[in-house]
Amino acid sequence: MSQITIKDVARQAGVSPSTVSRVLNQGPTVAAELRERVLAAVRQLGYRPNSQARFLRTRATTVLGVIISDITNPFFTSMVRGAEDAASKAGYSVVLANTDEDLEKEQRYIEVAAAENMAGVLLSPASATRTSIALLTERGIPVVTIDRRLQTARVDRVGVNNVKAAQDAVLRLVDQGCRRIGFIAGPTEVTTAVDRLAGYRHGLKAAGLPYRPELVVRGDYRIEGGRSAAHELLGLQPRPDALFVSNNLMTLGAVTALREAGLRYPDDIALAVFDDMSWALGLSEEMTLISQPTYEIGRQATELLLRRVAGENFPPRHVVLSATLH
Amino acid sequence: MSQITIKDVARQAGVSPSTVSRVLNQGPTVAAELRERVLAAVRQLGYRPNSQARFLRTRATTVLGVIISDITNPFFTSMVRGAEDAASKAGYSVVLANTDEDLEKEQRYIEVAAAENMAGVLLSPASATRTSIALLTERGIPVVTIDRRLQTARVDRVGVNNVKAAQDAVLRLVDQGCRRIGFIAGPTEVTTAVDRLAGYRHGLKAAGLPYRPELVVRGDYRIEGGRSAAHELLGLQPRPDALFVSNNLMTLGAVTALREAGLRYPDDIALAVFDDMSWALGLSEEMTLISQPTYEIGRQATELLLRRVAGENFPPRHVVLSATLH
DNA sequence: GTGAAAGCGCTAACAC
DNA sequence: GTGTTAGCGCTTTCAC
Repeated sequence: MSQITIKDVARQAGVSPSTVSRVLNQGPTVAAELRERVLAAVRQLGYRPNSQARFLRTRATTVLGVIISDITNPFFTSMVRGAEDAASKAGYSVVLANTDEDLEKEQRYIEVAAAENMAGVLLSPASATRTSIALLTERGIPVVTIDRRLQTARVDRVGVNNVKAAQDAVLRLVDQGCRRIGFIAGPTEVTTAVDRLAGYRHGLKAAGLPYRPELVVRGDYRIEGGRSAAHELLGLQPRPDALFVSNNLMTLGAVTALREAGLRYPDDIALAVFDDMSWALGLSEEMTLISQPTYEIGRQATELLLRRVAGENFPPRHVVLSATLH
Repeated sequence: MSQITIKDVARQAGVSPSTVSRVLNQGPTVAAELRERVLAAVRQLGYRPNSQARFLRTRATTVLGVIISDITNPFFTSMVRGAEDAASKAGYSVVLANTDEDLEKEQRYIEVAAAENMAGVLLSPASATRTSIALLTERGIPVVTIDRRLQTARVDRVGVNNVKAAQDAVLRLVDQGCRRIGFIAGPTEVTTAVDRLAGYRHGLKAAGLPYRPELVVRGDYRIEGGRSAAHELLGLQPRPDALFVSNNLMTLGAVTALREAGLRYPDDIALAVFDDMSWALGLSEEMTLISQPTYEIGRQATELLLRRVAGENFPPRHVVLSATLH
């Protein structure tokens, strides 16, 4: 209950607290013998430095925050793995927070990260224009956005080229003979959604197809949104000959809608989707799949973040990895 | 970059730091006028108390740790929502850590929770016998296990009666005419896996059916494990007439295996599974489903934890919620 | 009711 | 190389 302090260790080892500190923080060399005594005392007493007290002096923590919009989404999960691996290699740990695409929750967790003086934050902003990271930047806490961009601050970002990926998928569908491609878009405030919609339009243009607003329905990046958007598109006359769904969870909903409408893919209608979903019933073979290097996004974002944490200074960098079409 | 301290606020408001502290922590009454001046200064400077420095004095943090074994699993995700809601209602925040069922990672995050002096920890232990929470209990940090039990320490736990739920599911399958029920079990070290296997055996016994070891295959609570276990069971002669899968991710794998084997459920083989999976393609109607009140588990576990955090002292409590059979 | 002073556990200057 | 001292930002006695 009562904590073992550096003083206790010092007393036990017969040295001063500073010597203990030096041993534990590879400071100036300490005589081998004292060193041994200190380490023995540490082991014996089960001493663990109080990280708060340490921070008060050093202003350095070794915890990174990862604030993501939907912890349920495997897309983010795999990214978190990449982040964890990169972080732990550098001696940092990672804590997660889930915002549910909710700006208020997001702000709360940004506050937590600031209050806890986390070393740095990885963020997938719920909104490009309304998410504010001022609380972090004011305190000099670096932020790297993952997947999505942020317009309220100039920060590093690691993600993929969503415009091109979406465009390629459309062209692939056209190659397969599709002419009326329904698009299930994501939330207006999220840059990936904006980019993917732009890519869809570019794709149509490149294929010489007209853009028809009624073929675009807005979803929310969640299962239910995908389902109802798909129903809306399937009710059109004539029916679309393809559905392009702009994220994985909405795909689950769209597939459910197809089943409910008694339609099968790829026979009755073609499907193109963003993000890998092999975890869900291995549907991938029968659809055009844009998969993102999620683990790699997490890893590279963390490495970038750690460079900022280390104090490196360079203009905001946008790392664009490539998505692949299957 | 440089932090605004309580001193700055005090200077700005023309009072002493202690007065600022009193205003901010509803201490002894402060004259209304000073109070106003302080609050104005706080707002004006954008002052945020340094939680580390505060902790050093008060030994009180307002962050709860949630250490779970698989962040990918919606089962846990929904629990986290329950925890977040209960926590934020009490002014606490929640940070998550993902252990991947890996004892080493788990220990690392237990260390983080201890080092950060989190107020309390919700844990779904990767192993009942090898997970150690000593680092936390030594420091007086309360722990409540969620879903799973822990044998290395006597702590509160909130979960469901897995034995009974599994038994009921078996009886339901028997009612439907099944006689050779294959069971895909979970990892030996996890209590829910042990309990569910016990329930399976009880169910067989209650139905007057023999227990056949070859009908039980061990999985790992993940998709791939479910898939290979299912393949193993489907290769038996004669083939089982039902598959009972002991968690949701393995169900995804098992369903994939069925498809690969060209089998359909419920026509060719019956299916009973633990945990809700409506998020994955709405399969639920065609199988026996044991669903757990995950949100409620998270909520109640957190409320229990917060009582411990508040210093309440009572014998370790096991809250057993009921799982329902659909 | 308010301010001055001490101290939480740690590390970084500074002496020796 | 090692110990002593001061101080990080905060809260909490203790005087007034």
